[in-house]
Amino acid sequence: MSNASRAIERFSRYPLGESQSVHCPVRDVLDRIGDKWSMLMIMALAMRPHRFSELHRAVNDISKRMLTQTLRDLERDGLITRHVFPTKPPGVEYRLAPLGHSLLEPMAGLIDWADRCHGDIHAARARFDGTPGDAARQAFSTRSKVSTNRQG
Amino acid sequence: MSNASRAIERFSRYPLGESQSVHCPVRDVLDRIGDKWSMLMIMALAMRPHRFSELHRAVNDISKRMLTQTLRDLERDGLITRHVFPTKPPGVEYRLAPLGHSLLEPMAGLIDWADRCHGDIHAARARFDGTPGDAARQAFSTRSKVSTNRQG
DNA sequence: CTGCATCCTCTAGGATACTG
DNA sequence: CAGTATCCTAGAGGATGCAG
Repeated sequence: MSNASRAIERFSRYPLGESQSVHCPVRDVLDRIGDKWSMLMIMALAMRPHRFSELHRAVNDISKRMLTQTLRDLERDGLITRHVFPTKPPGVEYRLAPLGHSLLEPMAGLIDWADRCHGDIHAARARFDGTPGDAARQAFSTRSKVSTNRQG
Repeated sequence: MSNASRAIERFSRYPLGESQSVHCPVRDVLDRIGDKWSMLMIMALAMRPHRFSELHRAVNDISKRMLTQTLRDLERDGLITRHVFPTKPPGVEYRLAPLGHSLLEPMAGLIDWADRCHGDIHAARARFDGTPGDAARQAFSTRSKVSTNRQG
């Protein structure tokens, strides 16, 4: 709890919004792991180095295109490294760089939160969707839509 | 470091990829704070309750549309609460719910990381963009593009 | 095996105008 | 003041094909 207060304290150091912000750490975070696949890649590489196709198998439903692109972005930012083995069919190994390793702990904190609060969130959602209130407000939520399968 | 190891340990409990995953906490995280504005809203509300237009001023460059939508989604998930004061011109106050409050600490961890590693990342990026290597690989990175202004 | 290039779709999100 | 509805665009990301 007092850790959260400490967090709030720090928040106040940063300007919200982006136009005026000289450097917004929130944008940094989102640019890094806010996309669809980066976190998954990092998690996979956290366990052990992976080859290209190993990663493709590990993160089954990513396209080759996005796999390459995500890896390239992570490499560019220094989070992972890329080692080419000039063997017969070329082999490429990706592994977590120290910078990427330093991301593991904060990332895990967030994932744990999601895991812990999964239930509460779904409960809240059911409550919200179930409240007859105004249909308009509810419909306006993008992420709703799906769970409208309650009693008709 | 051993905290990171612990993190890795936990990672292995979750299936990567989403099709096969019964419940992927990574998706949960991204659905919650991976969008453009949620984190900013939460940070703003972490400091103190805000009215609609206060939020609009705090997060200057968000559109009214996205402001409403983001707030609605956060409300639906139980992260924030919404209190209507039926005054002359209606007033609406948003504040962090306990569930939202519980997100502050892990979120701050991530933001701190971004703040700490900002420099290293930019350095890595400059190094990557500066390496003559293959231009193709570099160009394939989406987020690059900008800094291709080196010597023509 | 690794991974670019091309094409195409779909949706997050901005701009604007209107209401209670 | 606090939304809502409509319209529209930019870009993320999938599918597929070719190449070293």
